[in-house]
Amino acid sequence: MTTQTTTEPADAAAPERSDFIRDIVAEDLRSGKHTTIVTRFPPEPNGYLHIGHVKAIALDFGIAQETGGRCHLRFDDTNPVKEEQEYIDAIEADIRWLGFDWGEHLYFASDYFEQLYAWAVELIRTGLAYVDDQSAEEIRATRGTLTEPGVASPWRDRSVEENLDLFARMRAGEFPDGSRVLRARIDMASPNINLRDPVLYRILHTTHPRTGTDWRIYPMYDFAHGQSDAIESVTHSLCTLEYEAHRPLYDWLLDHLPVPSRPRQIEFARLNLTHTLMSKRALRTLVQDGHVRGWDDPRMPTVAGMRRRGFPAQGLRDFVAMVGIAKADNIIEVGMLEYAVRSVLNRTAQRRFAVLDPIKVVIEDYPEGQVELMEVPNNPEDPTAGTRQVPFSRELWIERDDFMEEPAPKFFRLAPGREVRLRAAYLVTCIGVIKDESGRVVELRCTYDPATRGGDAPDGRRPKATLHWVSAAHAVPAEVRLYGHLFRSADPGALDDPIADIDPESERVLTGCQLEGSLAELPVGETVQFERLGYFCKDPDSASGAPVFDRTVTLKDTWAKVQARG
RNA sequence: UGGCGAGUGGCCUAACGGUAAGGCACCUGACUCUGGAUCAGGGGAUUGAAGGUUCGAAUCCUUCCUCGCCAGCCA
Repeated sequence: MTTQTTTEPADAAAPERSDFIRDIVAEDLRSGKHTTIVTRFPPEPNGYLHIGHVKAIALDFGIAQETGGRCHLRFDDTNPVKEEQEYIDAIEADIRWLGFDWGEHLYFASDYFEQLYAWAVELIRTGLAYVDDQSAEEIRATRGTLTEPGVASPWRDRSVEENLDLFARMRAGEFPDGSRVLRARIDMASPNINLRDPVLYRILHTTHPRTGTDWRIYPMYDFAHGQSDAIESVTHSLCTLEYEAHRPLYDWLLDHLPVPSRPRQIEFARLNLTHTLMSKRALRTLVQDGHVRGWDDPRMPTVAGMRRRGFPAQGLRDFVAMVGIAKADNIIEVGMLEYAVRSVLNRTAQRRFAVLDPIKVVIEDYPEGQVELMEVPNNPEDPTAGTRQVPFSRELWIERDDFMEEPAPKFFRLAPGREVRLRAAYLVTCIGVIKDESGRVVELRCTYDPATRGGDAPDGRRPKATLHWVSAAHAVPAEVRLYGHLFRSADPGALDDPIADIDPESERVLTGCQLEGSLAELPVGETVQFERLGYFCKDPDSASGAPVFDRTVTLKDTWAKVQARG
């Protein structure tokens, strides 16, 4: 996994655009319904966080921050067969990296198992829950359909005593998995299927990451979530749309249990991105079947993947803020994410020279063995970033793309007889082209104008193009991985076989790239701009002397657009 | 089909009965030692449809259409 660091805290006083949830919260504060707002982010530790979670995290923690309230991190660990400590650790690290802090408020639904059990007993006592001996198949078969009511279980009217006894024995581990469940006694004919005597507890003889073998029965999500919220005095329990149909059950349980507070569940639309799959199940498939390098593959929409790719936390936060919160299903163009990332990187990333597809240039009239140090700004957008010295010599690498033997109409770069500027160095003119037997250009011969040192011509000559370059003798060779969208289709989720839609070109590995020497010591995880090419982040696969860079995102490329238009 | 929810330019989102706003994308131009950045400007919406209420409707009412979610002992 990528190395983890903590970023600067999320902007406490960023001007927030409002949304329907913040409106509700503001009204609850205004009316005096609440004086302190408490939210919670409730991940299940069964996978890695993705950009969709970032939206929820920014909402939950953001509202707490804006209102001077608090946001709890609560792991929804009610299903030990799927959950692991590894995920708990990764999730905490991801949230910290994103710049959010839960302070002392780290909780686990499993912390409440004893209380939850007591409440289940309470429900049995009041005749609102019963132990059902039916099998899972029988329960499914008698639940009814969307249009037909369900059929009551033959065990629905057991005595309170018998229910109490059976439930205690379920807890004691007397019965095998699947042999019995505790069900709420609500309404088998409810038009809302979630209210047709939902299962509250199931028997699971599994070791839980936190409670070990203390429990043989585990509460279902529905029986844990609302009560956990109530225990923690959560005021606004924000979740995604698919829980809308569960809200009546959420409320029913709170109505029938002596809970200490009354939280309110509000649902919003989850985030979807074009050219991306977002479900944990889908992401797990990509990882397990080896379609990507892992959960932190730079093409993954996971926080870990985006971090490895070089997306700054600020960019992720900006992006979700830009997208907003609403109830309409949506699928956001990835371009918006890229815009947000590019926008912060433009302000913060240092510039460097790197030649990805090198072609040799020999400055014929430049003294052999001479080396000059050219002063280059580290970030034109930020003068405080200073400058660095870049060695210039007789033999250089430039980008193969930056030369055309027969220049196309709007091509401004190097061509035979044409003069261009080498960034922060000299104006050079191409006077010769050397080809191999196959006719491929292997070297360019140029002359330079000594009067233009630094890049300015005393006579005011202004070449139409400025090229980046790397001194051949000082270059460090590297591998560079170019990333694009994992899926060709804008909406791969709608496809029968999304895997077949994976773009084999979504990762292109370039070797033999030539980097400016200063890049050799760049720490892993750092993102810089390769001038004129894009932003690149040093990948953890780097070895000493053998750096690997991942392309975070390209620069806006109008020339590419012109070319594409023909 | 039962219940619930949602439909506003290509994509997001706002407008909370007062005459459709903003971002992304797109197109022009200016500027530029990154064909980057920046700046200026532009095109593009009869607000899913049809009725109705109102001086006035994206907002209220009716009907219809489309899409999403729900029939795990997952969350």
